Amino acid sequence: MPDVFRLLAPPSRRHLLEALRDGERSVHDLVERTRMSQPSVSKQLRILRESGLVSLRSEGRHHLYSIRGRSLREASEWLSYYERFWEGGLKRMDEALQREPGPRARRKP
Amino acid sequence: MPDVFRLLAPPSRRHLLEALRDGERSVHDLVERTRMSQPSVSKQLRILRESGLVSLRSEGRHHLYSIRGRSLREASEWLSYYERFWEGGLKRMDEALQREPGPRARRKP
DNA sequence: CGAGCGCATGCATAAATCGACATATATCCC
DNA sequence: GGGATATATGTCGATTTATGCATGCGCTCG
Repeated sequence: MPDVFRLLAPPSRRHLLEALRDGERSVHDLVERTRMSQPSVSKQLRILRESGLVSLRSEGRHHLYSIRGRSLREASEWLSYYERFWEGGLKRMDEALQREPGPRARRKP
Repeated sequence: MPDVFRLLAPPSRRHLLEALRDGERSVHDLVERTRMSQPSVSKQLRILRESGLVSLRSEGRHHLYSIRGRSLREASEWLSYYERFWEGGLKRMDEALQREPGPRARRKP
């Protein structure tokens, strides 16, 4: 239970995860995409990796990082308990409180 | 804008939001439920309120707080981009990755 | 096999907070 | 009014944490 929300708090780490949305990326790629310094990228990637949010695959001297959904899922599930607070206003809330809500698919903006 | 993830990072604030899941609560209630000190509760509630995560309704000397979903929704939407990384294991991932091409050699500007 | 590239790490600094404690403000009840 | 209850705020100390800069290390290719 290594607080996923704490890991996602700094924008720099979220930027890295955003840059990884469409697949594996090398550190060099991530530096260009995020405009962070290379040491910063490496350092944050290490934290993300040790927390299980990304995985690393080495190919020669290239380190390829990719997203690992498991931990992010925990955060998503935590938030799913609050969906009823933005879905359809307040009136149907009592009803929604009856059931035990599980993780649900969310819609994109 | 006001980094929702940063707001959710400290467990104390998440505990408060959890205690508010089933409706309006007074500060005193929240102190009992979370076993935090009263000043801490008030302070964190202020932060949550100024960030739009909870709303306040005063009734006499009682301050009743309740959840306001709007900002939480932002976080949930951000996470929704990563659903494909945990939905149905790894096999469906390749599919999701098809639309966006993988990492390729990049040139410096 | 040596130079250059890709990546990681160590250290120091600075900033952001979280919680504890004491205290201030406001409302209610007798 | 006065005391008790409910909540808010101010201050301080301690801890965590995020870069910036310099450097170390492994791999690859000419």
